[in-house]
Amino acid sequence: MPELPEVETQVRDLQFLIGRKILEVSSNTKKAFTPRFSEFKKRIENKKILAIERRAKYIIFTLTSKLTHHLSGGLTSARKTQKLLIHFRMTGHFLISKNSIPLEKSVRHFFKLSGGTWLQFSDIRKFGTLRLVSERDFQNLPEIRKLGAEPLSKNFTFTKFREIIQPKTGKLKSALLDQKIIAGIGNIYADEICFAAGLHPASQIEKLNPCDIEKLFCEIRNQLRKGIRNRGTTIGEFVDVRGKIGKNQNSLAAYRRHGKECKICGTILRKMKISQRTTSFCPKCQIRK
DNA sequence: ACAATATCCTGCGAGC
DNA sequence: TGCTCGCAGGATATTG
Repeated sequence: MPELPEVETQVRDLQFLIGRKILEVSSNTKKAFTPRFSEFKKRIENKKILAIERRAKYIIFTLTSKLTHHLSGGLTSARKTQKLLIHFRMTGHFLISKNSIPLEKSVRHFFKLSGGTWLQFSDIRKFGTLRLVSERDFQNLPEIRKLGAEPLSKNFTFTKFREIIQPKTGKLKSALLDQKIIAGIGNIYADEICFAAGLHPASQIEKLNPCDIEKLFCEIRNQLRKGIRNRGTTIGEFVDVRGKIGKNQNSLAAYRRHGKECKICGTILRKMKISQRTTSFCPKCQIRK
C-alpha cells in the first residue's frame, strides 16, 4: 500500500510534468471525484500544472485557474490557483504513457496532457480519491489541517518529536499509524520502525524511556528514507510511474514476516492485531514496555 | 471526549 | 478444476 516513501517516489518522478496543460480527463470510476465528475472535468481541463508536491500520503497538484474579470478599466485577466488533492489509499498509483491505451486492467482515470503524454491513474480497489479545491478551501480542509508532523522535514527535530509523542497514551503502533501525530506512516513502515527500534509494537507509549524515544525518532527517519532510496515497497501492486516495482520488499525485517525466522536472532516472528492491522514482530528482539 | 466498528473494493490463496 | 470464503487495508462515518 502506498505510504510516504511510495508517494514520494511517484511525486519525484512526476516533476517533469510541471508546466504542462491538462487537456482532457476521462474516467470509468466517477465516484472517486470531488466535486462530481462533470464539474471536476469542467474545472480542471485546460489548466496548467504549476507544482507537484507531497504532504503525508497526499499528492498535491497546484493548477492555474484563469479567471477573467470585468474591471472599470476594461477586460483584464487575473490568476488564481487551485489544488488537485490525490490520495492513493490502498492500491492507487500513477502511470505515464504516450497514448490512451490502458497500461493495466485497473486503470480508472486518464489525464491527457500537452506534449503527447497521458497520466493514467490505476487503482485495483477503487479506494483512491481525487479532489479539486480552490486555494482558499485547501487551507481550510480538515483532512489537511489535522495532519501531524512531516517526519522527513527539517523542522521535525528530536525535541519536536518528544513533545508530540510524550503526552500520548496507548499502543506504540497505533500512534505511529495515527496521521494526526506523524503523517505518512502506514502498516509496512510502522512494523519496520518498531522492529528497527527494538520495541514491541504493543508497548504503552507512557512507559517508553528517553532512550526508546530517541531510537524511535531515528528509525522513523531511517526506515522512511530507506524506503525512498529503494523506490518503494512492492507487496502486490505498487510500481513507479514507469511501471517498475520497488526494491524495499527485499529488505523487510518484520512486515508480513510472521512465521518466519527473525533476521537477527532466528526466533520465529509472531503476529497480532493492533488497531485492526496485522502486526508482525520478534518476541525476543522487540521489548514490550 | 474518545474508542471500537462498519464501510468502501478487488484479487488472491486456502480449503473442500 | 472450480467454487466459496476469509483476508488484506487508509481514512472516514457511525455507533457505543
